Amino acid sequence: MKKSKKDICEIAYVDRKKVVSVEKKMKDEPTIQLLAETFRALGDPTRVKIIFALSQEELCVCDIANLLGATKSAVSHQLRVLRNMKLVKYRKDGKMAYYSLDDIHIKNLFDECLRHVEEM
Amino acid sequence: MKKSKKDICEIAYVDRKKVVSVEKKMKDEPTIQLLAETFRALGDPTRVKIIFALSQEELCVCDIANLLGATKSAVSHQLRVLRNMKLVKYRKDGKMAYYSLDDIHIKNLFDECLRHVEEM
DNA sequence: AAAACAATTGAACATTTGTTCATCTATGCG
DNA sequence: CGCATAGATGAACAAATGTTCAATTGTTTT
Repeated sequence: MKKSKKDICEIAYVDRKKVVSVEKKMKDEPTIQLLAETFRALGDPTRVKIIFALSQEELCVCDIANLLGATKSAVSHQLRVLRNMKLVKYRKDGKMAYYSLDDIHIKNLFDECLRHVEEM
Repeated sequence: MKKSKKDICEIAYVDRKKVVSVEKKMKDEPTIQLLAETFRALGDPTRVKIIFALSQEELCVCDIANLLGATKSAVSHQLRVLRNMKLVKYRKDGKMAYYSLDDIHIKNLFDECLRHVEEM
C-alpha cells in the first residue's frame, strides 16, 4: 500500500470544494507559528499562574516566586518565555523588575479560556 | 547559601499585601491544570492549522490530512488531543468522522490570539 | 464473504521542554 | 570599597511531546 494513497490521501478528496476554500483562507506559515508559540507559552501550569497573578497585580520576580513556591531562577526563565511572546512586560526600578501583562488582549484571551474551562 | 532564603524567597516579601491579595484570588490547582492543558493543546502548528480549518468548515479526517499535507494517523492523534480538551467535536456518518469546533468560545479564543499575534 | 477504505490506536523514536544548579551582572547599602 | 540581594542566563538532565509505522476496528461495496 502506497503512502500517498493510504496515509497522505493526496488524491481522494472527500469534498474538494471545501478543502480548496479553506486552503485559500489559511493563514501563512509565520502567523501559524506565532499562534502556536503564543498558545504554547501559555500552556504550562507555572506560566498560567504567573499570568493570572499578573492579571491581578504588578509584581516583582521575588514576589511571584514566593507566590508560586518556586525558585527565582525558574520564574525568571518562565518570564522570559512570556516576554518573548509579548505576553508580559516589565519596568525596572533599581534592582527590581516589576512585571505586568503586556496589554488587555492577554487578559481577554485568558478569561475566554477560563470560561471554556469552567464550562467543562 | 540556603535555598529557602536565596532561591525561594520565603521570608523576604517585597510587598506582602499584594502577594496575599493575589494568593486569595488564585484559581485552584485543577483549574490551573485545565487552563494549561487547554493552551498547550492549542500550542502546536499542526493543531493551530486544524483549529483554523475547522473554524471555516466542518471537515473529515481525510480532508484535514490533505489540507495539511499530513498523514491521517498524525491528524487523528492531534484530533484526539483537541477532543480531550473539548476544543473540537465530531459526528460520525458511516465510516467518516466530521469534525468541527466544539463551541463559539473556541473561535473567540483563537481570534483573540490572532489579534495579539497580528499586533506583534 | 471478502476486499477496500476511514479512522483510531499503541509502540518507538527523536526532539522539545521545564527545572535545578552554578554563575554572572547590576544595583543598593553599610 | 565590600558585600548582600534581585534578577538573568547557560548547561545539564529528566520528563513530556509529535510523528511514523504497524496493526486494528468498523463500515461500505462488490
